[in-house]
Amino acid sequence: MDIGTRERRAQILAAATDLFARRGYHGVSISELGAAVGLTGPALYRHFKGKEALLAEILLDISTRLHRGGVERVSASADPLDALLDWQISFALDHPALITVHERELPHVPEVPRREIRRIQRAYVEEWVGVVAARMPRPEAETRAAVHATIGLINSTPHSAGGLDRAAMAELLHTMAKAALLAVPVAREAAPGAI
Amino acid sequence: MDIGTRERRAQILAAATDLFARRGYHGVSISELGAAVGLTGPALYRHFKGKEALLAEILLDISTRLHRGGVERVSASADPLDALLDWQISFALDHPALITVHERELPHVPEVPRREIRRIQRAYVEEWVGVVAARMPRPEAETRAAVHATIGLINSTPHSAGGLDRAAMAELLHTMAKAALLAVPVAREAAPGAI
DNA sequence: GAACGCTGTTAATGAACGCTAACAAGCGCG
DNA sequence: CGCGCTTGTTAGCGTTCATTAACAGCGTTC
Repeated sequence: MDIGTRERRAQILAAATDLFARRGYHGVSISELGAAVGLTGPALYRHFKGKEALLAEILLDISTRLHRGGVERVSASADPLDALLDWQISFALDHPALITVHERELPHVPEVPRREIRRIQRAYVEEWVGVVAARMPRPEAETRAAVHATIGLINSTPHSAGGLDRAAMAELLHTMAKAALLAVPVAREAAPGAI
Repeated sequence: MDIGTRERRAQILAAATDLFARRGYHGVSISELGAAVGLTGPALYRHFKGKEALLAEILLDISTRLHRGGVERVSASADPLDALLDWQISFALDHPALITVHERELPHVPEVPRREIRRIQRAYVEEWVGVVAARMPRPEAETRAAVHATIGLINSTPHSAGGLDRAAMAELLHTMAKAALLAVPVAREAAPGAI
């Protein structure tokens, strides 16, 4: 039942991601993180510098995987927009905890690694912006806002109940996200009291 | 310079909402919550039973406002779908901190008030489901998933950068959300733009 | 086979936290 | 005036937390 140090690290990171997703960074103690992999709290300090470093590594890993996967899918596909949509959708459906942590816990990362994580997140969004802009030209700020909203749509799955099976959910999200992204704004009369 | 007790409560709730949105429930101490309204920490116990009760009241208030506003808009409007879209969009744009707290902090609410909050959240979603189903019939689970995704799209604004002014953002979100909600699923093998 | 490095343990430390106790100032009201 | 309620304060309580110290088993290497 022995475990290599690389696998131990990965095991800790996976368990920590799951706990952080469920209860938030400050809602989980070092001791609980250790217990989740059958260790005591202080044992984690053999593998990570501290709790913040653990979170930083988790977020850096998630943003890197998202970005790298996106770039790979785009360059390998004939339809880069569908490729990005499918990538984000499958990531969100397969790893809801990663999406949750990635969205919520960035403020708790120390400033130095946080800058790097933000940089990668921005690069991922820019990958989207490039693909979407090529398909549908409009002001860049608008494209970027549309991309953020679309990713928000896809990332909402971890929080929704899930009465649909995976395939149906993937199909629905793809259809909705694509329609949202490529929708052409139409002028409409203002609703009473709104906007 | 005196303040009524009702205003004091509201002031504390507002400041707490802002801090919780920025740093998370466990990331803010009672003392900081007090300091945000010019008081010491223990003074808050004159107005709330404890930190958890404070959070519970915040979430109960948000979910109630969202639900009540949605019902009102629907019953007062000729186009209930546009009314709901405008309501959620204006709420998200006007109160990003409320959206953030509402999305993130429910797990930290004690179980009893949490049940009530969930009930109201569900009722709000059901309001959407009814309106959307009337406009576009399909299996209920699919409608509900589409509604969740649409609300996720709109609620993503608090997290996105905001290079657009409010009116443009509202317009964009309305267009995208409506397109996503009413998009008809198409088989994926079809040639792009075939229809 | 002894020294060493790696990975784990328990014990301890100092700080922060939520919350309560004890006390004080202001104010309406008999 | 004096009583009591409300809304503050500061001090203190017990707990929990992240982190470090001290120590132990164990496989590898010279």
